[in-house]
Amino acid sequence: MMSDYSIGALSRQTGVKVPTIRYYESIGMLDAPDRSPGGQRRYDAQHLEQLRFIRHGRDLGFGLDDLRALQGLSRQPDRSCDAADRIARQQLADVERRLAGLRAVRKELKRMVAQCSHGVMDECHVIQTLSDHGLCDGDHAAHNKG
Amino acid sequence: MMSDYSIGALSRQTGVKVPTIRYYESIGMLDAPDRSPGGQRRYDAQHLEQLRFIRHGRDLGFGLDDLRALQGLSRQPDRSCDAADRIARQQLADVERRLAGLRAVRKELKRMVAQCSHGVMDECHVIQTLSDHGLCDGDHAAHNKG
DNA sequence: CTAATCCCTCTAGCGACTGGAGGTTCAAGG
DNA sequence: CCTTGAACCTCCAGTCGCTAGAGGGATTAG
Repeated sequence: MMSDYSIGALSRQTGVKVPTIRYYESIGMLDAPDRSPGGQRRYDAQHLEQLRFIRHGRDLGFGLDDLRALQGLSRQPDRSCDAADRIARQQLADVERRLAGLRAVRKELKRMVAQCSHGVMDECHVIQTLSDHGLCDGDHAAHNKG
Repeated sequence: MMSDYSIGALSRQTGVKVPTIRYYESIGMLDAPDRSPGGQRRYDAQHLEQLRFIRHGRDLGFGLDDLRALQGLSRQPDRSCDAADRIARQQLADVERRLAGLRAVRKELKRMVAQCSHGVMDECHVIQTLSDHGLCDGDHAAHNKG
């Protein structure tokens, strides 16, 4: 290979932090590279591509397990892409769910801060709303990860 | 006020799981209750209120540190509510940021799945998009958390 | 050859829980 | 009163995806 990156160079190329790269290798997400005579990692263009794939997938919110599956699928070019498509659709559904949750949360938070009369804690709407769920719409449940 | 809940009853009342209630106590989020002669936790109406406050705050995405701060503030009824207001506004800003990120992610995921021709992996748009960030808008960074 | 910067492994920690093992207590039915 | 079984107890480990630090070795520019 002509290209030959240190871990730091790979990090700069991809925006993935050095310890994170080592972490990916440790959990088998990123192929282990050759080492220099002194034991330092030497990456090539394929590693760069692989890491960009992971980075992009993470940015889109895919879990590492999903990305591992997608990596595996992409190495079987003749297979139907249904499995990959399913993973992507699931991810989209997940994102839609989180968006809905966050919108409900935003609505509630907006009400909380809009009602603030900048007085004392005793009549604080922030606290009052938190103390009494009945004061709010109540549509904002389970917005996290579920 | 003579109310007297077991941890399971408290869990049912609030929707917070039993181990989570114990966890909250262990990190000082929830006051330690009295114990039965046999050593089991016996909660009262104040604990119920306290846990509902935490639960509602968590649903709105506040971190436990923020909720601890808000709890502390609510016990000083004469203080200005500025600090509480600031925490809520910060949380709102955070939610807006996450919404923006998730919307960008959704847009990209939609494109990925819309372009799927249900063929083979070799021409899979899901994989192609992940492999080449240049194929997408690229506005979707740092969206994560909630 | 030296100094600066990089890199190595290993371990532990984050937030906010969640689950299991292995043992004890409680409340209701007989 | 006794038995049963659900609920409870503590402690420990694991989840996810990193992130940080300690204490050293390697590489590279001048």
